[in-house]
Amino acid sequence: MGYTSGSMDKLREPLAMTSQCGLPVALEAMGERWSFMILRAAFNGVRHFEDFLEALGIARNILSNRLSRLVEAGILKREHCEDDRRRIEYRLTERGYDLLPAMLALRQWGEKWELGVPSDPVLCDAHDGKPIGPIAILAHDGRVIDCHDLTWRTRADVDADAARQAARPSAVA
Amino acid sequence: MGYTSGSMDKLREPLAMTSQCGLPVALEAMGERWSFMILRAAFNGVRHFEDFLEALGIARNILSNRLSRLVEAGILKREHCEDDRRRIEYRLTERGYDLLPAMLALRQWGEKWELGVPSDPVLCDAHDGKPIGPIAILAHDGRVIDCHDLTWRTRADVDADAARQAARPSAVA
DNA sequence: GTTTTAAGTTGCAACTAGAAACTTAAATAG
DNA sequence: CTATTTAAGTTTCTAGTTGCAACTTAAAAC
Repeated sequence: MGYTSGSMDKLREPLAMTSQCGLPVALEAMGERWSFMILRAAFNGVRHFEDFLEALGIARNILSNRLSRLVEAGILKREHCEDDRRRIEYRLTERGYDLLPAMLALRQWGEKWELGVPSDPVLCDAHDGKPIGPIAILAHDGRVIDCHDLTWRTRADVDADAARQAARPSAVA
Repeated sequence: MGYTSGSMDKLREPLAMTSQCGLPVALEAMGERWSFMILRAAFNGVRHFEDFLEALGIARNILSNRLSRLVEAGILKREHCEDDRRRIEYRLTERGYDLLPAMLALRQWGEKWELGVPSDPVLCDAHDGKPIGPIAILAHDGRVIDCHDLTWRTRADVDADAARQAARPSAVA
């Protein structure tokens, strides 16, 4: 059931405005100190408690707690091995797998601004074996958008536009 | 000089393998509890201490500490206003601006898996005013790659391939 | 020149992280 | 079939972190 010492599972203050933004809820699941490192190990094929322990150099109780939280959040699933009933496998769920862009974006930022060199191992396109390019922001039609060609709009405004366009379909396109 | 009560600025254990991966170094800068929320507020135009305070509902001392850390990390810059010498403006640097893909990827994950609805405000393409699409992983040639068509390779292998292709330029594509 | 505002600091109390030793249950060795 | 090892946790205890509330400092407004 996870780590219960001290009183770690207390209510925790929501990160404010949990209502209308996806960021606080994502951070609720992934915002803790080791969560992304555990995820990275999982993406690299690490599945067992002792292997995470060794790969990360994290304390046992913290790993236990983090794994439980990630399982609760539906990011990992916990399964007993059939061949060895002691062993438990932690595997990424679809939800967990879908965190890859976020993890890569962070990692690429770190490479670019802090390390100056590409990380090892390198994530590659399975088709041609070449390293992937940068994580990008795409427009609705698939164009890559530059970071500076962006603007915030309220949902109300966006929805109003969409309604206008539905009425006059040939307006922008 | 920031928050010093209790003894908060102690040495902190590096997140393991800081050497060859950009993720731990990115987390060193952005891995703390409020960092991404502060960044989000900054992207939304919040610039002053008291405004962050109100927007986030964070404690004053924690905000002070987080802002100092983000400034140290080069993600925000601290500037005195000219018209009112009391006021200090915290503004995103290029480095900070470049965290947008990571923040959006997290936010989109939260929207997709936890909220089920798009956040408000919505980030839009400045050219056509339409909401941006999902953050994507791109191949070296710009194709969007599906999460399952990826594979990890060592830098050594990738570099060896690159050398081979340099020798026989017409080999793959 | 007193009050207000902006941006912090300081002093606690409550919480969280981490190292190391302990537990439990399943596998393997003798 | 008992004794040992291995896998995955718990517990204990210390040290470090978070957060509230009250205090400080310096510049602006009244």
